Amino acid sequence: MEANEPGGRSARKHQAIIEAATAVFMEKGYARTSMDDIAKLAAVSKQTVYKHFADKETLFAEIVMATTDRVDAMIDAVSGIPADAASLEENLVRLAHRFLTTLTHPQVLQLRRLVVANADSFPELGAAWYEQGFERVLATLADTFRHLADQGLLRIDDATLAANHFSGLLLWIPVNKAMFHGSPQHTQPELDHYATAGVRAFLAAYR
Amino acid sequence: MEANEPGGRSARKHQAIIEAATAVFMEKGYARTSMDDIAKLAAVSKQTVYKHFADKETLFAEIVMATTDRVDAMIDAVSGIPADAASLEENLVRLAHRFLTTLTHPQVLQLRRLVVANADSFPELGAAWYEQGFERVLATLADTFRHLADQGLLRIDDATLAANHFSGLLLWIPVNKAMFHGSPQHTQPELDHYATAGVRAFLAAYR
DNA sequence: CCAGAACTGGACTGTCCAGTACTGTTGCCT
DNA sequence: AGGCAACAGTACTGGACAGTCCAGTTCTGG
Repeated sequence: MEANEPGGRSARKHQAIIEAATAVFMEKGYARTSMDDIAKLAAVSKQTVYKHFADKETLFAEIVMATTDRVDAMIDAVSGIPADAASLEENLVRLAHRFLTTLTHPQVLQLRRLVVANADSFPELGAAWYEQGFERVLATLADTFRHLADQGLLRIDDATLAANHFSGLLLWIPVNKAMFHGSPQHTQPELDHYATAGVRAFLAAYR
Repeated sequence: MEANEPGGRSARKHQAIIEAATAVFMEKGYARTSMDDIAKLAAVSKQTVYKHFADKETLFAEIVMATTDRVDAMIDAVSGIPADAASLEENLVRLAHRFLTTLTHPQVLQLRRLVVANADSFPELGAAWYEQGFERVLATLADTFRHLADQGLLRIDDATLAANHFSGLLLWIPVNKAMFHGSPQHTQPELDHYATAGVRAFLAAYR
């Protein structure tokens, strides 16, 4: 038998269930996903699913919270910008570009939809995702801006507010479009436009 | 028999069903709402519900689209601003305040959640709501800004983009919070802060 | 190599719910 | 008044699905 994945059989099944559940939940939402769907996609018996996760709610909560790990990748995308006065705008546009590209990935948007859609039924989940995902990225962005302000490149008194304004200028349009339409697929030129226009407004306000 | 409501019995029942359905859908979401719930709240037999609306999906679509009527009230809230150079900031803050207050009403936010949550299953509904609700308000806002630009009070080349930036600066924070948390209830001082800070940034970018 | 734990597969229970059927009642229109 | 269409109430059908049970199989660790 080839095992490939590390760990014992149980650990492999566990992982397979998580991956399958993530895929199905993200595609069909919570209510329209059945435990049989998940078991089938994971190539696992339903009993095994229930051996690993108490019930559907627990499984859902677990797979959603597991995705907050990926936040680290986003954080990398918005931290560390060269403090060079001459090419500040250029650097900020590059930052904005990374920011936009990362946060408008279909998977990220779909996950956002999933959490928002079920924030009624899982209030603690929505709150946790907001804090551990959203606000962590925002805090990193605020740090970056604070650093730039220390170098005299930006004029900022409330760095968190500035980070929110930056996000709002960049993301308001594409995120809204994505939330209301099934699958977004923003073209690269569109993102370019949002990035440059947003950065221009931001710099006008905060330089 | 007192009738009170205008129209015949049938029209009254129709209205009662719509109102009940709107209330229940907004409180519990689409999947968790049963037709019996709606019939009960409307004080109507289930058969009558099906006399007026073919099925659950049709009913849902109808009550959501019916809410786009209320957009007119929002449009009034963002149109018509005095073109007075001296008190431009003050007037814009007032506009921002109306804008924020209207769009962060719990009902508006809840409806937004409802549409976003079901945009998978009802794609045309999400798109229609976005266009007939969201974009109409945005277009009005853009008109207002274009008018101010004609008066020389703002420096704008793309009025729609400016309207989006204005919205993003003001709404990004409170709307996100509301989307991820069950019921938001923003305090008035918070809204004040968002309004003044957002307008300050906007004016820095577009004056 | 050999227990025991984990897994499979499928049947099964209980519940919820959309939508229908049916019988009788109430309101509306002429 | 009278006739019809809409209504109430309730029972029913059919399907979906969460969660359980069990009998037999496979893996794994000592």
